[in-house]
Amino acid sequence: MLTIGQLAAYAGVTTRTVRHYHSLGLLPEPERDTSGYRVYDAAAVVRLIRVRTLAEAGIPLARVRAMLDADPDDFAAASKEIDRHLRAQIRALQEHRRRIARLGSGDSLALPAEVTDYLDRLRAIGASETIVIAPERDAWILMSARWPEAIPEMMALKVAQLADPRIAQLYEFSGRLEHHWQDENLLNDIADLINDLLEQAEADGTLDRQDPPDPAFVQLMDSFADAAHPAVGRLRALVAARGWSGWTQVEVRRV
Amino acid sequence: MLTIGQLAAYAGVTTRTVRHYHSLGLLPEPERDTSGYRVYDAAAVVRLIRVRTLAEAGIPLARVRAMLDADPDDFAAASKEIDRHLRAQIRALQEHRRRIARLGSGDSLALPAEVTDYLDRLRAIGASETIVIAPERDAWILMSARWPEAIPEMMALKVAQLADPRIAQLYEFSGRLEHHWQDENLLNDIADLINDLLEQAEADGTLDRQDPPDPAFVQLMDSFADAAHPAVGRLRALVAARGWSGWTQVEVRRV
DNA sequence: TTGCTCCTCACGTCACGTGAGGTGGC
DNA sequence: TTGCTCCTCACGTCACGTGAGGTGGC
Repeated sequence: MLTIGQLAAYAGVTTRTVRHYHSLGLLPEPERDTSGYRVYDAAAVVRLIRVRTLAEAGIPLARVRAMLDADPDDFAAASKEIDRHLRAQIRALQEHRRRIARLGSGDSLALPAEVTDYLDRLRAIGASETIVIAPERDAWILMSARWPEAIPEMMALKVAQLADPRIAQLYEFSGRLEHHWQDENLLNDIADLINDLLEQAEADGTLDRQDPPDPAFVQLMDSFADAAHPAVGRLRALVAARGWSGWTQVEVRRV
Repeated sequence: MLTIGQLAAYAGVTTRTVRHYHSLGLLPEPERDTSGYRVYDAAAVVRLIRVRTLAEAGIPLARVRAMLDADPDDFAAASKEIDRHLRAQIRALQEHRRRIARLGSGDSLALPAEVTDYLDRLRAIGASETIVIAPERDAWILMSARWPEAIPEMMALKVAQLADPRIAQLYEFSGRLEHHWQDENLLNDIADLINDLLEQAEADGTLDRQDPPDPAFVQLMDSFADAAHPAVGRLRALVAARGWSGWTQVEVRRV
């Protein structure tokens, strides 16, 4: 015959846990000795170990209760589901190991020098702070956090693109747009320019060979763009009228 | 710029979780728009993902906070420890898969027929209900729960042992002992008999080739025996005086 | 107008932890 | 007598969940 402390120690739990299980009805209250101490037998040990095995597998105690009272068929079905759950948990933990490994220090919240250089170049060309710089900045913060090793190459590409006079023109337009976004002529000029650039990209085949499109990420970028300035909404509509869908991730024109 | 709902959705959490992290200071409170809505930028997304990555790895939020403010060296040290923790968790879950798989139905709380038969034989010989039957029963309940497949063979062995007249004698003594446990002559006769049996077992070499001794299990069995009847304590002392240590698991005599 | 998201309390939940104050055997 | 385990409340904790009652843009 065992005391609550011996029982708990053998099962690797605290006495509080045992009493908690009594109060939930997971473990029957045993007899008491003359001092009012609970006195346990081997059946209590077995029962407690069964409860613990299920509870440590992450099963809520309310379900543990139901499982212990279940017939063998129901128990087997529940076991299978729990095993699936355990496997999923193991996979999740393995994924967390990878993610934590590449979490690095707190520095990834700061932008790499390549990006701040690029943003400064945009400013120099006359790009709009609200329409272009702010959303670009947000995009590169996320990029740098996830794919830091890809940043130098991507930035080199972006800087090279600025040599194209039409790209430079586009960014310069954005600066004017910031304060004259009701100007229909300006909006249409910009939409036409974007249309030209997209057509060329389509002809070059550079439109499809883009990075793997993570839909959640693309949606996030679109949100940043839309919220930046009301002009963005107008431009998106005009570009869409020219047959293109999407924004951050423009899709091949429907014919 | 994002609302709290968009931020939460991208990170795979609820809005309540984001507000909770604000209240704990894990995530800085962002600006508000004219309606009082929180407005987030990409840095908030990155920060939230970092918090979640650590929290989902099982790190208490108080430690997450400390880690995010830590310098790279401290962060790296903490990461290592967390990785150890994650590996341990994964191993534990794999162990739980095995344990749940062999948990079977609720039947393992019932004793196999072989055991109840054996206990009935002990009763027929005149074994004491309190000194022998009760602790034996407890022992076999635990055995059956853990190694059910080994029970038939073990029981066959036990039943065969009863054919030995000195074993039968021992159990019969236990019946008399229950009510005459102050009888020093009886106690000494029983201790002598146990001594003889142990000596023979030692000579046969059957004393060492016992089951793998799980110390916690042995301790548990000793507890059951001690609590069964005050005579057990007396007997243990007399057997110890004859040079043997242990009870459930008797150790080879010290010379 | 209706539906949806947002806001701030504030109590609820889950699985125990942690004293608070007291009793009983060595 | 001291130390240890046991007893029963009962409040605390951790990480949110869940209404309660109200506001704001399409």
